[in-house]
Amino acid sequence: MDRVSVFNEYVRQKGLKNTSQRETILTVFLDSTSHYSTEELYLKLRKEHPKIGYATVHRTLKLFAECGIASELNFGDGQTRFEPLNQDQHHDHLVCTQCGLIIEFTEPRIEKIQEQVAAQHKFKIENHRHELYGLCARCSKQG
Amino acid sequence: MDRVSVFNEYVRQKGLKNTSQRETILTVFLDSTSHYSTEELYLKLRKEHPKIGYATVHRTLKLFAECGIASELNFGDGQTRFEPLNQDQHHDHLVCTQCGLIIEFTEPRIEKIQEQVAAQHKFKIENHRHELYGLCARCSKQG
DNA sequence: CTCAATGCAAACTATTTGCATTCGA
DNA sequence: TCGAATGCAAATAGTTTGCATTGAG
Repeated sequence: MDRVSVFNEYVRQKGLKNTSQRETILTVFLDSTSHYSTEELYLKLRKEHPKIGYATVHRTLKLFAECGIASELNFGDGQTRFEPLNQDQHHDHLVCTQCGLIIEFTEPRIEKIQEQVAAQHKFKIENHRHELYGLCARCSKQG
Repeated sequence: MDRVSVFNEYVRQKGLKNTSQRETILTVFLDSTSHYSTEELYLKLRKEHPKIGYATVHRTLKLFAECGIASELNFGDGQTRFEPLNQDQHHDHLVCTQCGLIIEFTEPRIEKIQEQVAAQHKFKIENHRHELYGLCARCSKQG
């Protein structure tokens, strides 16, 4: 089931409503590889859809996270970011501390070891966050 | 070189000053296994040392992070936390999303794989963050 | 003495909320 | 029609800063 369907299903089950704003936000949000903060997405949306307010964008992103099609990220720059989430495939991040470049990676080996660690502590993992901070190729050349 | 020395050395080299407040904060901060937010540490300090202000605690924690004896954490509860840092030994966290329990773990195997991932992307890692969120033993029993 | 540090209060930033109005089902 | 959603503005929460005063070197 794709993310649009997951969202629609969630809305239906909870008795919520599917407004044009939500549709617009969902489309733009999913159709990007960015890691938007509320503000960034709001500014981007505003160009084409001046009627969408900041609070709506914010509440909608929260809703996406709630229904599982987005995850909240915090890279330490003081802004919460959101990214579209695939149920089946988790990824983590390399973050360039100089230019802000974000590279995604997946590492099944790490995921597996994580499970072992959790098991040792009788911990039941719901989700995780794994970020490597440093200099990207370009920045470390210039540095 | 222990963390107190690292701090003193940093202060000396930068021409800063070693005040009694900083000494107090450093002592209490290092002598704990907690992951303090500015507010928590401030409240704790205030009991014994009513003269220390919030801003001083905050600036001092930032200073600790700056000189490398503390690291900033963000577990998504909206508060920045600080923990004493050992140069030689890095650890990561299991965070219980229900009761807030924090367990530390180290996994050399993961560290090694991380290095490989970074190398693949010509990334130079400065530091990283790795957190597993879920239910601790106690909470998953009750849940 | 000099300049960094402190403590207070005020400013800022990101996020969240109250409420009158709009709009989907 | 009814209640959820919106948009605005105002409130919150956490963090940071300006400034007069204090105090370390």
